[in-house]
Amino acid sequence: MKTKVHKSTSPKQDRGSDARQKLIDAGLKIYCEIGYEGASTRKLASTAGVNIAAIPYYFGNKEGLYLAVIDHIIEYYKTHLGEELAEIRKALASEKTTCAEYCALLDGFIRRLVHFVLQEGSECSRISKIYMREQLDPTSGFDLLFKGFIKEMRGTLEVLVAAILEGDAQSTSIKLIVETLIGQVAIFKSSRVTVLHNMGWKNYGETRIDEIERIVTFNVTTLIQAYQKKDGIA
Amino acid sequence: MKTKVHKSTSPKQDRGSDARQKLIDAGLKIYCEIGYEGASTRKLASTAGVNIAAIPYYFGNKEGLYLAVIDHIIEYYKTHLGEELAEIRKALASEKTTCAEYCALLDGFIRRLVHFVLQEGSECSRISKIYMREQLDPTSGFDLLFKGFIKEMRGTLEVLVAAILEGDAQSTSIKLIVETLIGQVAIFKSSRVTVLHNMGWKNYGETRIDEIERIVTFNVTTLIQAYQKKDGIA
DNA sequence: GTCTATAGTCGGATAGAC
DNA sequence: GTCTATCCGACTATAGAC
Repeated sequence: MKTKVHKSTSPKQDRGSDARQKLIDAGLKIYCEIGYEGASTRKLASTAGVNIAAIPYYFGNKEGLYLAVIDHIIEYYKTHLGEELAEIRKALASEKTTCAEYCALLDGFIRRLVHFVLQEGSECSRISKIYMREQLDPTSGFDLLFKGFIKEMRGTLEVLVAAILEGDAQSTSIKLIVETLIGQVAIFKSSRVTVLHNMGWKNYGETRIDEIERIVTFNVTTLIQAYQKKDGIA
Repeated sequence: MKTKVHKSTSPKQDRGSDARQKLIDAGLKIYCEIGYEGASTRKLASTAGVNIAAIPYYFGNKEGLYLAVIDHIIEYYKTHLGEELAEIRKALASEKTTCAEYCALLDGFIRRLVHFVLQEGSECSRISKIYMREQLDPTSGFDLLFKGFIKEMRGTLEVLVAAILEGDAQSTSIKLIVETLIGQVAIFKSSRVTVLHNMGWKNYGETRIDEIERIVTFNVTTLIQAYQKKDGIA
């Protein structure tokens, strides 16, 4: 009888996948904090509590680990914000959905997005920070992120807003309007340090996120109503 | 008679300040493209066309060059967006200014901001990219930027919006509203890669910046009017 | 003021023992 | 699968010639 732990003795999590998973968890943390370029394999390994050589062993090289983290992010998204979007697309496919229901779906998604992006210290927050880093320094991971969920999210919101405004989801105007809606949420992440400094806050707590949610959702509702009343959409 | 160029022979730009200025110019470019951590002294020196040793010589160390670039950014700002803000503060100090004039000033500033932030390849654009990097990885330069112009810009917009809405510039609501206004511009910079990818654009040209300006200014005007009609500001 | 040479550190990746 | 040891390249900063 062998005493050494064999790969198949633990059915769901053998030692190998354990080190692998530890590295992905550490990668999410480190890449969020200091970015892909700044993250050394030594720091990644020590944070994960595994040996440095485990990175080339499991992922080929440093880039392989990063892309595995990007894959993890896409999967995380799919099981969270993805469901919300699927619901919206389902409503859009149905001919019975009213305009008021579309507005409610948009409102609900924006609220969800505020919490997803701003919740401090959570996996959601780390994901959105890695996303921000990909904007400043795009890597091969950006295409994966775009095809994995950015495209789906933008696309769904565009079709939703187009349905409410009775416009063309592919038009420049609708697309730019969607960006300005997202921008009102994104600023609190992309200019986080400035906002906190300027507000005299140390971080975003639940109460403050609720205040932000209140302002942003009022703005979104107001803008949608204004565009509904407008002759040409833009 | 000495043949060697002395410091005082060239009244406005001696050799020393030439290498110094070249390094600041190169720093603006390199720090914009790859950030403070990613920028090696080798790359900074070769881009500037000067010897590596010129960095410790003129700026003490790598950080000294970075802070000199930050100083340059603040000076650049003061001679550009700063004038616009001074005009707004002047109008705010005058008791004769009407609400419509305040709205026009806000509209004008937002238009100016769109071009400042989005103009491709310009010094303005580089400045806003370095600003974005400071949000993700704050250095000692952030405090300089904040005190140098971020505080002034936020503060002036808050007082301006408060004057229009007859609210308190220090209130959480007014401050958050200002953030959502700025956010509608900032998204096109902070999510530049996503927006370009999603729009099918290669870059922001003048025509496209004008389209963005049109949407954003309509949104800002609409929101301000909505808050004017509202009972409590938020 | 500007250059070369170099010290000293840290990075990614590999080889080979266990 | 996991470890130690090591190669080799890139980095910042300094010393000292010119």
